[in-house]
Amino acid sequence: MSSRPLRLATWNINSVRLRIDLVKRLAEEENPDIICLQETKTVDDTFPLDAIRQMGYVHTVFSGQKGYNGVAILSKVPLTDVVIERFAGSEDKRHIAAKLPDDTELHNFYIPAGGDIPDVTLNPKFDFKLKFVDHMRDYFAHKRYNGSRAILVGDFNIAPGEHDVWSHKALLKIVSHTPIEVEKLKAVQDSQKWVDAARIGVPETDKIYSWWSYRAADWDAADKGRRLDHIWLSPASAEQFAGIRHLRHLRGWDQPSDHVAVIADLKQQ
DNA sequence: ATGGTCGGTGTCCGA
Repeated sequence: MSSRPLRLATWNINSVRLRIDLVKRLAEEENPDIICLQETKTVDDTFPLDAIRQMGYVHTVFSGQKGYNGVAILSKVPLTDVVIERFAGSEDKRHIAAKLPDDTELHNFYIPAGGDIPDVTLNPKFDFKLKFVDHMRDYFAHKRYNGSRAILVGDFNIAPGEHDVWSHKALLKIVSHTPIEVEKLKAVQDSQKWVDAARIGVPETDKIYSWWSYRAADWDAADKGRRLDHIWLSPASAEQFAGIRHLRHLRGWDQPSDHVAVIADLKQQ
């Protein structure tokens, strides 16, 4: 008995109200079973739930705040055991988790961007980012997934690999690619032996991006991208892996997000 | 080459 794979998307939408039609377009073109959004930028009272339900995502959960941050899980399959955790002593809405029908634990994160200066003494936002990632490490270190299924997705605001950025050398002192951030994200990954789905069967030397700045005159020609958006799988979930795509063409849509969606397919028994 | 452009809200802040 086989069924079609579960299709999971993650996308920093940069205002779900402004770009609800882009969410609809992604739903129509790719038909993900689950869409994890970050930077929804709205309080829960004005979350566009009706429009999302009309797309078929009737099991949607969300956690937002006014103007900043905000995360949501749009799902066509039932969600249970919803958890909204605070990290690094902040009230920011940057995390939401739920269980899928096969007991997979799905976590959706929006890690702080961290400001411009990579120095914790000069830049409180960078300090907060590092503390947030440390807290994630501790949070997952206490869990005992062992052989069970779990997925960790979101906008991590960190491009860990040398070829997750357009120039490793040029970005070493740019927040999102500094060694301290990469080291701390690696500690999160090691906490549960998370598998980076984007690199399954893909050489580390292949360039992969999910974000291009709004500030480039021609983002496509300059192609100065970074891989900030990630899908990580517990070893048991990694056994289900059936493919991943970074939807570069979404960056060329009208009024785009600066991030594109990342989509993974997972085999279901 | 140290700017540039977005979104939400506001007369700037965060990305």
